[in-house]
Amino acid sequence: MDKLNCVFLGTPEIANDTLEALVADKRINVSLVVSMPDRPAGRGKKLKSPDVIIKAKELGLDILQTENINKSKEFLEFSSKNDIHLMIVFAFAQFLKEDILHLPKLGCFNIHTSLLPKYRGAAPMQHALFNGDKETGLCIQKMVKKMDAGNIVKEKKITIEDDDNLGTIHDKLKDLSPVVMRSFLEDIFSETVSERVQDESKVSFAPSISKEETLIDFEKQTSVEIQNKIRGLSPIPGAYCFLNNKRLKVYESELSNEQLKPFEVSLKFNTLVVGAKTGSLRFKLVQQEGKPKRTDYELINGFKSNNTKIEIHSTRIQP
RNA sequence: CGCGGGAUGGAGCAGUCUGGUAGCUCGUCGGGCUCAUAACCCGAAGGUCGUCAGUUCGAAUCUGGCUCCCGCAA
Repeated sequence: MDKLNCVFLGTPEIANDTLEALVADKRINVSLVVSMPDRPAGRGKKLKSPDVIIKAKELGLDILQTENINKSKEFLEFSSKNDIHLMIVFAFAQFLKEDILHLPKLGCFNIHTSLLPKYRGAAPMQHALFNGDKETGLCIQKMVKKMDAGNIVKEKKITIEDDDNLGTIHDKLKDLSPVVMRSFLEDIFSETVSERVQDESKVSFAPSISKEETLIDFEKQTSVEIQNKIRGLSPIPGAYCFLNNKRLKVYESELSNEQLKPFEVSLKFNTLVVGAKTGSLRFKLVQQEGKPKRTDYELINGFKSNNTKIEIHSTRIQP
């Protein structure tokens, strides 16, 4: 039996397990892995490969790194010389033009980290947490020109617990992705793929997060909104505010009963509690510029030493 | 060579500019108190100040190299 030729497109680490699941399937030949080019990253601006490329090299797969697959001569050459039966796209960060979507005989399928039609776009996990949702999940959709609007061929829900954050949801969906992928492959090989049209009246969008959106605004946001923002941004990139004019990232928080005005700080019980538009919340795990992450308790101990007052703001105060 | 912060008893920090007895808030241990909300009082143990070299009568502190941690930016 001939193997199914499959092209995989993805960039960050979350896609790795799905790629491995495809490679592990004996009926499939992953003929090419496409990803973004190496980029300068981290301190010292050293060039870093996308995680998927690192994984693909480990697995001994052919790779292609391009800024824009639609204009890539290498990909054009590849697709003219090779039969592509299936394309799997997971967190690729590039749009595919229609001629590419029509290339594979079975279609292009995208793994999306929300329950479509909810949260189409680049940051679905973050927005589910921002909105305090109780569940999210993973979808495989048959890609069409319109972003994330294709028919759903596979769906799996997970519940969001109160103590879940972006990191834990990311991990749960990462673990789930190869399971869903294998299930979808069985459908393909048994020719039982069923498509469900997305309900356009329930569409919502999850655009990528801007820098400004990671700022905590104690005047405009309630304690619940801030709590959800912190959850949706932890551990990367982290929601932030300013403590004594230095950036303070907040990775874990919990709602408090204390009655405080916006920005007002309470240090009872060696906890750091800050007032919001309504309500207040405790910052449990924080990080100052140049410092490792630590608990509010440890942060406060240091301030007792140099006898400085703790002030929280949403902007840097110009001297 | 992108910009910047940091390494000091078990934890978090001050002290470094202006070199001269190792300090603060905790934790731990021992004793007291028995309800104090930045949870009480007294006492004790615990540190070759990241590392290597240099300057000096004398270095946590000044100079240079190295290692590790982190924020920005991308």
